[in-house]
Amino acid sequence: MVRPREFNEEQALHAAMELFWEKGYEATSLSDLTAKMGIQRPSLYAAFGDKKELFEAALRKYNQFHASYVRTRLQSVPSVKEALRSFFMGIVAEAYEEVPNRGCFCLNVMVELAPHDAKFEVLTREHQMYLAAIFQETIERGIRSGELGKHVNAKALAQTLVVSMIGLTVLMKSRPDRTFADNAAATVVALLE
Amino acid sequence: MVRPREFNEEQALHAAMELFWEKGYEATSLSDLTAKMGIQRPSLYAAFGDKKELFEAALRKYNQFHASYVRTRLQSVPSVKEALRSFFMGIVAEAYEEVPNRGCFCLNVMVELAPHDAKFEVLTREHQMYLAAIFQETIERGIRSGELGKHVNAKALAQTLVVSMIGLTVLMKSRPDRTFADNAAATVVALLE
DNA sequence: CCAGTTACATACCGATCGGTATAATATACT
DNA sequence: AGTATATTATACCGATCGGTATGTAACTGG
Repeated sequence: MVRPREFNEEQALHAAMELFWEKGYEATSLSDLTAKMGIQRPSLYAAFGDKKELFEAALRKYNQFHASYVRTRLQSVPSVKEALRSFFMGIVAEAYEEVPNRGCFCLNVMVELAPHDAKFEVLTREHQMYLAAIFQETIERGIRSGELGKHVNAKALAQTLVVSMIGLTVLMKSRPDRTFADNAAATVVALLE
Repeated sequence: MVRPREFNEEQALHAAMELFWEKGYEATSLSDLTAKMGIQRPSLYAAFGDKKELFEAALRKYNQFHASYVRTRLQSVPSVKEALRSFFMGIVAEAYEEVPNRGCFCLNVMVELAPHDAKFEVLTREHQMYLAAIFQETIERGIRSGELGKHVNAKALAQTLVVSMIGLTVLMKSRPDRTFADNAAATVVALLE
């Protein structure tokens, strides 16, 4: 005995995610959101709560998407070294292609909101830990296959790769010289040798 | 034949820098600024121009301060390895002490504004290049003193240190476990071996 | 001590912010 | 078909946004 929604919540949330990802929390207005989501303001509040709650839902959606994206990229290549090389080179290449360079939504949130909002501090930290676990899985796969030495500390190396990934992604926001970016990516990969 | 300023421009700009550093561009209002700077709104516009111009002046001031801070820290320790170790450990230690964790103002700007504003893209890129040059100087000093091998590629290593510094600084915004942060910092230093 | 110039404080501007009250509309169950 | 219920669209809310006009106070050169 109800009137059904005329919009797809999933699509609307996706649109909100893209907007927040590109512009950040403060710079995105409710008018921006309703326009891009294709819904009216009261519908947004009924479906997602206030701006912060919508933002949190968007970040959770991004983190899920991003984690599975990273896992897929690393698992789809048989060689662990080659998978990681392709992954880090991809960060550089995609940053040059994209305008504006959105980078990683989760990192953007770490910078804009995590220092002032405990909820986002936790949410972003958990995602980084999760990414570290994905890297660790991959490294352990390389150890098992003999591609990496048995003496490699998988956990420590994974954490280092997370730091390098963050550094590379954020560095790309300033669009450094291609040589700088390529060299930085190459040096990260060289950590595996 | 004029009335002199009642406020110190240097101090006022410093106050603005601290506010922008802590809260970012969008989240800092003119009311916040005039309150902390201790001046009235028309005085702010007369002395510094509009909000964006004031922000740019604040960033330039920060970059100067930050570059000389980094240079001093790296030069004040005779051992290059020890200087770099202390520097990266310091990033971790200071992040835990500071609440909220402001991180690096220039990195905050890279994330919030550089992708949408060419002026800040250039300004932040130049600072990263400058930091890379400082690291390179330090590494070359280590090579000359024999502390580092002659085969070391100073420029490439310096660029890698910049990426690691960025990654570590941004990671700290999510306040990761102490073990994660310490290990990440230690692995960066291990690059020198 | 007056004239000219600049900075000060207050008060205000239109625009936009996030959020909501209201009322018309569309559906499902009885 | 009628009624209860949820969604829609419009219009509106007070607050705050960045920015400025206005008039008064303070100083200096003549």
